[in-house]
Amino acid sequence: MAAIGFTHHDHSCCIQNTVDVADKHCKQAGLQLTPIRKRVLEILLEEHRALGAYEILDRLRQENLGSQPPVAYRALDFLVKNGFAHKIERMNAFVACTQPGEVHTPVFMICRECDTVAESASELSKSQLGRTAKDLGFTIERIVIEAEGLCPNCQDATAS
Amino acid sequence: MAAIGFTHHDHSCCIQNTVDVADKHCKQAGLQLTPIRKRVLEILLEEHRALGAYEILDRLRQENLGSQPPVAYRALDFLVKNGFAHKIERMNAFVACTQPGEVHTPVFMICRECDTVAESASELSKSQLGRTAKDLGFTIERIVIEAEGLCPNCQDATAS
DNA sequence: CTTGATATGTTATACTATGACGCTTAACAA
DNA sequence: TTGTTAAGCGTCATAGTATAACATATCAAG
Repeated sequence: MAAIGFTHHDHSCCIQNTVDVADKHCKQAGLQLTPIRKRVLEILLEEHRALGAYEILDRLRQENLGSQPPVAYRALDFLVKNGFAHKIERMNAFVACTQPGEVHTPVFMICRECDTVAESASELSKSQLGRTAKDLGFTIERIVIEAEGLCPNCQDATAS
Repeated sequence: MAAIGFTHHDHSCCIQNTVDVADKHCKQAGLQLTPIRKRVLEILLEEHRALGAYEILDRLRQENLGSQPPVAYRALDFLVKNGFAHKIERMNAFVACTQPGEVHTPVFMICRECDTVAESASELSKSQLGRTAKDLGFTIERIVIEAEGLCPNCQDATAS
């Protein structure tokens, strides 16, 4: 169960690979990865961090890709709906998905200091919740699991 | 792992018992369960449903207990901070806690049709997440687990 | 070439949340 | 008593998040 985000890694690969995957996936599925949508995905990928919709909108505005809220929200809706990004409910913010294309129940570790987000996967939680849900007669359609705390870097910074 | 909310039960007991527990707990801990705070707790307890802050504010207004947003948010902050209520991040709304006083990692099952919320507990998820966090060097301070779907009642309603 | 589907541009507005300041009250020390 | 502090509340103003609704544009299919 690997999770990227808190550790050093070749970041430019993150961006290029994921955009390529998204490109391919969209073509196969008949979806349009338009310039705006692609750019929003890139912006999210540039950071392993949760970005607010208005923060994204600011960048779009700078690049003349749109200036009104719906522009950002539509692109984000598209990305979330198709599994290229996730919404962090705790923060009303968005992150790029690190496992696009694969069905997964994401688990997020969110640093309250630097907003860095690490995405991990959790099979166990899902099956466990499934059992509880079944007992209750509840049908689960979506699961949100978010852990908030301090990432390694910010712990070190605080300690010093 | 019991969970109330979707099933029939003696509801007036829910309210009275929980308010009593809160009363006692506050006295012991030197906290003030003021009229506003108590009333907000009661309002939340009247439904096993997520209520928005403004929905609560409306009721307070009707009863002349306050008319400005901060009044509701302060009371809610108090209740959440002291474990008498939870915030449902997915909905920007609040529910009364069904296990006040006990340390727990709540799991919520939220019906997307009627907003009913059932609170359950999950030891397993916690330890599992703890392991992942440890691997990453991440320190968890708070965990949000929310499952969205259809409650038994709304499934039946849809089917008919 | 027209129709329908999809995406985008734009205006306006709704919903959620908090900062800041002043007043009141209660507890306690001087 | 008076002064001081802390907590709660009343209120105004504003910040932050999100969407409804309608106009325009583009493109592929019929």
